[in-house]
Amino acid sequence: MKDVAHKAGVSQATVSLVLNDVAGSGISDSTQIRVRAAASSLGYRHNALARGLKLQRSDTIGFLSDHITTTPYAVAMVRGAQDAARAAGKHLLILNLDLDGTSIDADAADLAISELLERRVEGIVYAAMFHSAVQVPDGLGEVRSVLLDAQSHGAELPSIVPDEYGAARQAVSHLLDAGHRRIAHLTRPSGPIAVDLRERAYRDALSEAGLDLDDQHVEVGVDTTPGGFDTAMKALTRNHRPTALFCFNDQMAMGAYQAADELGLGVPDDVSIVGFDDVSLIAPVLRPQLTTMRLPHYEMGKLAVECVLAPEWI
Amino acid sequence: MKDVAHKAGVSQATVSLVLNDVAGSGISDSTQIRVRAAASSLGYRHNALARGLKLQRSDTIGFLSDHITTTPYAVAMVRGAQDAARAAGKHLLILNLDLDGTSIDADAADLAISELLERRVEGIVYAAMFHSAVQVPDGLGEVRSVLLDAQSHGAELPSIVPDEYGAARQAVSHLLDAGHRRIAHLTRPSGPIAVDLRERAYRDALSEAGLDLDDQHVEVGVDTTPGGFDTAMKALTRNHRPTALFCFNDQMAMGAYQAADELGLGVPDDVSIVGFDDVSLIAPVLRPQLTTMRLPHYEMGKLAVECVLAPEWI
DNA sequence: ACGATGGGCTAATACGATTAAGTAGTTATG
DNA sequence: CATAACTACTTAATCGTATTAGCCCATCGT
Repeated sequence: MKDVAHKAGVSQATVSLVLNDVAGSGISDSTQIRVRAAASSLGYRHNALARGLKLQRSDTIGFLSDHITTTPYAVAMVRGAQDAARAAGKHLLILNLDLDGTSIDADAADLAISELLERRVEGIVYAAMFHSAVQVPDGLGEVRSVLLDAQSHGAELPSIVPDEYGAARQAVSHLLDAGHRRIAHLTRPSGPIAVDLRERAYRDALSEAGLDLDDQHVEVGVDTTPGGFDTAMKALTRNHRPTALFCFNDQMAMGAYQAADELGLGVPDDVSIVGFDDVSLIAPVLRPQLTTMRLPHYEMGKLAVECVLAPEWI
Repeated sequence: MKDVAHKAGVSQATVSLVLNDVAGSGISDSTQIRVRAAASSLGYRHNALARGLKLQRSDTIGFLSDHITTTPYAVAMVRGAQDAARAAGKHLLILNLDLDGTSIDADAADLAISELLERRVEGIVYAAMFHSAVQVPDGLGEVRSVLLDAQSHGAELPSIVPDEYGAARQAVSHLLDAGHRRIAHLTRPSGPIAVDLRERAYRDALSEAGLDLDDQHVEVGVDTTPGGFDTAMKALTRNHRPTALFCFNDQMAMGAYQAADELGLGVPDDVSIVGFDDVSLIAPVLRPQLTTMRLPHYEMGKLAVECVLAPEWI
């Protein structure tokens, strides 16, 4: 800026006023033109570090995620967050906690948060795999923070979560409306809270429909395609074979398709299958197309950042 | 730092020397302890903005990607880049160019690069979908930059690309070694340079094996699962049905599985199928498991950052 | 003719750190 | 005993910017 000022024959202050379009600073048009010409001929660029130091504002938001990044829908959350940040003229500094696949310890989280705070991020979005109890690292208290797809223990932090229960009920209702009376649930062991919420929704929907729960089966396995295959095999070879399978996710649903095929059962003629998550590589391309529940991950990511940036913060 | 200094009864400079562990600064142990105690009791954190300004160093690397982010392997590249950055004590500032799905124009790229340069990134990794001609934005010349999965026109910038040709030859050789003599190639229209490279590798491999190319067919379609289904149907219903299909990617290969199933053909008894990209949601979970070529995207991302940070830059 | 007004610009300062150079006070050296 | 050398600090300059108070000069009103 000093160089630009020198070249344009004005003071550095004037350059600042011109290049920032400061309203009411009364710089004449001719000077403005001279300054801008000098700036562009010298290839001047603002220095965000200096500006940030002076203005006490980094225009940056931290986005911290645990191993959620490996899941197919994490990308959607990040994109939502990025879009919201950009709309507000901010940038996202994304940190993953499971960088080389090692498990996450509290220290890693604290360290990552420290790094974000040192960069004076204006807020932190902490996207954690939605387990029942999230231990909220201390550092988050030092800056506006929201939890994404997670909930803090005592609700100390605002958190954005999908309506797992509602979505699951909708899925099961869909099957009930289609006339199914024996619906199995293929799921995985507890851990992510979604597991319990979806199973509860399944049970509630069935019992509200007046069905005898003893006749309905929950098969627990691994939440992958091969896991779905195995659990579907188990479910479909029971007496009183279910006519519909409600799967924990699309991967399991894909395995269920394979199991049905193996058993010579047609989908949806012999067995209906409903998935979860709307994984784009799976749901729309299975034959026949898989019915699935999409959770609004993009919107959640967006909302998280909007919440962090909301003017009426707490 | 001033506050810490005051509390510890020393000068601000001393605080800096202590907290940065400056070698040979000869601060007594007792003073060090006093300073650290004061710092932690006040909850002091370094200010990366101020430090960056003073040191002319942002410890940040820009990662710019065009719509590549939506592809399944982009995540791997980002993770590789992030791991390499972290290993060097740097952070990654990730910017996507197709934020809301709108197409990318040169302006968007220039703008994004400007933003990175204003933040004084120490280098830029430009990950572009590998089309034949990448127009390298001017701004990249102002800082260490490398292209990832892309090549500049006149090789003005270092670029990291996978060995598409070699990988494809390996895939086809695999089929030839297994005894196949009629191998079809399911691919997509030109655009990404990988399309042409893989097709050339396919032709070269076949002709070097002494096969008459007239008997071999390239089916062009859409590079998705349904697209793979359609093109596989075409290929598998020709006279002289091919005994093997070499697919442009795993999505198409999945479609080919479906087509084979529809036609009552067994995989791999009646037709062998080879995919590309090793998409984790597809390749390992198809039944039977899909043979596929993994390109080293993680390693490429890592290498890109290491290259940007290499001490012996150009 | 002269104070008032206001347009157009500058000087000075602060943001929070790093670091070269300097300064007491103490100990070693010739 | 004077000087050199070392220890343990401090002073002050600097990084690039934003911003406020103030300055100079031309014009205006009376």
